[in-house]
Amino acid sequence: MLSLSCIDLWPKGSVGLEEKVASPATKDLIESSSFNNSSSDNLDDSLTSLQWLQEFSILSDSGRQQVISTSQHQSKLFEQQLGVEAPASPLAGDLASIGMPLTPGKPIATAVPALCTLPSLVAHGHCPDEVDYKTNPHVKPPYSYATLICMAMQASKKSKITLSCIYKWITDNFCYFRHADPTWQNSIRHNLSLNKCFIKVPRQKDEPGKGGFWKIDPEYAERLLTGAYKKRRMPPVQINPAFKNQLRMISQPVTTVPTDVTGFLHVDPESQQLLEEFEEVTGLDQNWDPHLAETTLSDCWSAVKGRKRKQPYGHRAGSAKVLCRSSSPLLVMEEPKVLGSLKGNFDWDALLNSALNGDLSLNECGPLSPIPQDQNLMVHGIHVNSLEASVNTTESNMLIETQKDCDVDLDKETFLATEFLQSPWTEEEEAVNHPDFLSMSTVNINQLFDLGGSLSDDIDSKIESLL
DNA sequence: TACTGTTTACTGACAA
DNA sequence: TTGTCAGTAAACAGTA
Repeated sequence: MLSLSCIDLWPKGSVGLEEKVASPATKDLIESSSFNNSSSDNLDDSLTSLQWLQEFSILSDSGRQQVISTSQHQSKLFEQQLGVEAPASPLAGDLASIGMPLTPGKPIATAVPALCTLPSLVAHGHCPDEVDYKTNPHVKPPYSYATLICMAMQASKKSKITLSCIYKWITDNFCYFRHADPTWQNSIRHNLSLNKCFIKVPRQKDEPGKGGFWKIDPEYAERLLTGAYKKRRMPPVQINPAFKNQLRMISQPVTTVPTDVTGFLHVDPESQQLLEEFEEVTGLDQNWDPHLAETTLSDCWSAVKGRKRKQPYGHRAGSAKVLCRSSSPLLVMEEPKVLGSLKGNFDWDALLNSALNGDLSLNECGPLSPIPQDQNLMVHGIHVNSLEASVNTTESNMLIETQKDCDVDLDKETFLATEFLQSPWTEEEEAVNHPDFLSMSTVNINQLFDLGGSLSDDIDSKIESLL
């Protein structure tokens, strides 16, 4: 319903999101909704923090029920923002591998202001709905290296993982790194060493191979999984400079969206208004839940911080990197699409379906595969339309009832979510498994759509009216 | 020799 | 303005 693509949402000119003014109705909605306080910021950080760990934790029963009534309609909105994607065959669609010239150089930081107006992503200059990180070699994924490492670890389903496996997972799932200067590997190692979230597990003497294993510190993992992360923006999207010209040449002919001479796409007023209201509904970066912030991911970093800034060199080799802001619309170019590839257009309905059926082990491409839009969802044995479910009063009431149990289930959920850390894995398993990130993960949509207990039917109806 | 791991030092973005 | 964080670069040592 509100499937707003990047292209659809391309703003007029370079108007910043901050300048948007919500309609009175949407402002009321914002003020009255706890949804605004927590989930939106959670989402906002989904690409920039380790919050994804929460999102991939295991759903508790109460969480599942909460999902039923609250997330159906929001999922359509949030799926646009999520940077969690289902990898497909790594090399499929790799432009660089099918003839496009590649010059693996150091990426130039390139912002794409107001690329699309989905708030968090725009603010960060990303639009994962249109940027297929698995096949697009031009755009650097908007994940921090720590996040990438965690993703690799999570995807492995093992408690520990080798450095080479981390490399492999990243290159398999993010085309950018397959062609980028290998210095990113240095950054990975740097992160592993410096970040206390990661623990080195020495290789046993009888274990062949080079180097040790790495795992997530359960202490920090638990914090992460119990709602801790800190808001932080990511640097602008980075594009391999050598691709820029090709991107421009490629993207312009294929786009069907009108652009002006500056390269910005035109947006019809309806889309613009819809988007603005959506932003207001979702909270957009505006609030930070202090309760969540109490135990933040920053705890992980605080122990390793403390270096004082030193005087600059004056001249530093390699520091000639040019940082430039780009207004290029290139990032919304059409790329060869691969089913289940790393894109933001995530099928949350299908995922919900899986969750509600008690199985979030997303193997066999089941819930991650596209489903027909008219396909009904099974919610506890009841067929429901994905959108109809969102406004089903009965379901909403069920949510409120079951939320009472959320706290009780929290510990169990945390335990389940961290349980994977306890099981070892071997190099043999590593060789056998070539895990897809999402296919090997579980998604805690309860966290994703953490609306709190104060979400009322009234809010539901307001949201519905906006949709 | 290449890889792995640690450490230092810096830059830039961002938030307080 | 200052501190924090993420990213980058590089030097260096240990190891297979």
